[in-house]
Amino acid sequence: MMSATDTPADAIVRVVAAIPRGRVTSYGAVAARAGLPGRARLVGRVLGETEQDLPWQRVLRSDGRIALPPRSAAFREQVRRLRAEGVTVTAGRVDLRRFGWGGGDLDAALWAMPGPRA
DNA sequence: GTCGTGACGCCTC
DNA sequence: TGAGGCGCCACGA
Repeated sequence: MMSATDTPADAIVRVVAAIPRGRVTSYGAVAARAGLPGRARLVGRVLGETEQDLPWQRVLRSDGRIALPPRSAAFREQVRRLRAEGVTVTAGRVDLRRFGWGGGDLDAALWAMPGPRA
């Protein structure tokens, strides 16, 4: 997907921009989809640097928790945005089994599973 | 060239 | 569930 001219950051931006509204995914998943397996930290760095209109609030840690200090302004902003698009945020965390982006292998598997409260 | 740091992730206790 | 440890890569001092 990544042509020779663009940087890993460009690939990351494309992946994040492609996350559907009302869905969330993890840094690791974004990195993998961008062709950068294991570069989760790079994703975080890119999100913090870029000035573009990205749905960065849809990117969470692998356990579904927001990767920002609970008391930071950015944290509150992320929670506000997620709730605005229908994502339930409880104690700074999101249930990936319910809102995870079906693109990832694990996400898809969990999504297809007959949940306890399906 | 090395060290410290970070919007991460997986494993183990 | 939470905390600690180690690995990973990019960057600035």
